[in-house]
Amino acid sequence: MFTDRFLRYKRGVSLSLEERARLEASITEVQTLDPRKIVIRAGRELDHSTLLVEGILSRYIDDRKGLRQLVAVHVPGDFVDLHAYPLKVLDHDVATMTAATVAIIPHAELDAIIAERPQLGRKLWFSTLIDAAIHRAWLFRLGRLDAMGRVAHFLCETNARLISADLSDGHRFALGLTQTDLAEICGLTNIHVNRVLRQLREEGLCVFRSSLVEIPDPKRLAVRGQFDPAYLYIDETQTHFHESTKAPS
Amino acid sequence: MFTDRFLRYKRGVSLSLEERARLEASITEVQTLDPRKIVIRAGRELDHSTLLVEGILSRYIDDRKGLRQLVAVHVPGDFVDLHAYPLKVLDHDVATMTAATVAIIPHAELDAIIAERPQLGRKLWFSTLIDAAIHRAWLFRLGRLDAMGRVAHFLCETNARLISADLSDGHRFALGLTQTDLAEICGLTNIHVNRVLRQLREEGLCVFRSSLVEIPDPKRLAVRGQFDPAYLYIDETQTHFHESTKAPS
DNA sequence: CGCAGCATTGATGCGCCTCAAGTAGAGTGG
DNA sequence: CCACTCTACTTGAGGCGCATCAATGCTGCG
Repeated sequence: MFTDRFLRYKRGVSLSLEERARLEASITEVQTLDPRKIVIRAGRELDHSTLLVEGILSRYIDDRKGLRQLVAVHVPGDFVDLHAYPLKVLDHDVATMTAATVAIIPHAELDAIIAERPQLGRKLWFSTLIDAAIHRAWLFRLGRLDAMGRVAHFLCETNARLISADLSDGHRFALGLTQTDLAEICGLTNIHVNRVLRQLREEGLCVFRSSLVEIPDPKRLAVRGQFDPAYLYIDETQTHFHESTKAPS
Repeated sequence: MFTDRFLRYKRGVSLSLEERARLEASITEVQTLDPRKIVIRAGRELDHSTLLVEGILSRYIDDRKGLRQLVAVHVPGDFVDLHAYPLKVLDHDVATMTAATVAIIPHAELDAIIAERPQLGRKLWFSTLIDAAIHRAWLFRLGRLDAMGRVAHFLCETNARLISADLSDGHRFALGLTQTDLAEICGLTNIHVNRVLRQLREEGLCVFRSSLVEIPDPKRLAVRGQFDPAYLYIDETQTHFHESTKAPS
């Protein structure tokens, strides 16, 4: 149950029932976390990793003045800091955005899993590389899109990921982020995000509220944000993903 | 010899002689590549990965109008597209920036290596996660730094990586990038990069020429670019790295 | 009720982009 | 040896997008 969403619908690597059971068995603890709390600090030695079961987590780097840049947003099913398993120490902080539930898996268990089941080990590796692919999409977003494109791109990505987690129907989903969060994701100020959201609303592209995001026409939003979901490695034969989010090429 | 620089000076994972020999043995081909050529196209199925021996390679995503955003720059010793091993297909293109020499390692060999030597497999995984950590630093750069900071940060990073490859003495290194390349890395126009470089020169922070980059005082440049090399996971006990590049905290 | 956090709006200014020339250096052919 | 060309670099003028500064409104909650 805790691992239901992990790697679900990912092309070629979704887990077998046995693999899921093996992972479940290695969970030593399930925690409920308050919103807006730091979960892991950069530079600390870690002996476990964290699977996100419910809620939204973020990874971020802050500058000298305390301004944050988010470098990742995690949704249920993500193995948030599996990076910490090979790396031992993280280069960034991890924090909750909403209230969240996480499952803890000790690195010693991962050692055992990899020794017993190399195929599953490969899938764990794969999952960290999806995170890297998402980092690259974010680089594109920050480097080449204007403010409206950045917000549109992020919302398309989040919609696509939440569809895979069965937390979006393709047109609407709950998210629980503030406008300031969006600003820290998109490299903007919260004030400008506010104006961008107004424009997206006026153009009928997207209605963003902290409680609920609505996307009447995902294809149009995808065009505005130059969003192409290939980097998410979703197996489209297993979802109805393509009907709702892909940009016409 | 081809693998001399791979993971060198990385904390806790540098390769043993046996491991290097095993990797060398799996190289099936060594290629010399012309500058400014596409090496790998996004979306193609791959059955091998590429170790960079000499020269500079880039990874990039381009937008609808053909403008590029570079998402990575690779220096000798980098396992450029090891990501393609678990992922099978890349989400971005890979191209040479300068003339380059690469060693090809088939994925079938990597399968064998991982089966025989799980420790070495772990190190390969680690190396892909360093790339991800660099992606995150680039996100910080694009999201939170101004133009001068971005260029400064990139040059600090490149200096640090080239020190590890013995291709920089800490104050000067050959790079072979144009101002337009810098622009595609930093999310700027080449015109503005030109003005930024002039200012860096006038302030005595850095002299950038395509042939040679000179950094009189790496610490000052690191301060300007808010550069902290922790994300490169360099073992400072094995290098003189800390003497030349670290920003005072 | 009153506070705290989030959202909204306006005014102003700067950083970087865009458009437009013009220069310098490296390689090529007559 | 010098025109020719191509690419990289340089400089200027003008404008736009987003940041910054400053209020004000809204909502939930102790």
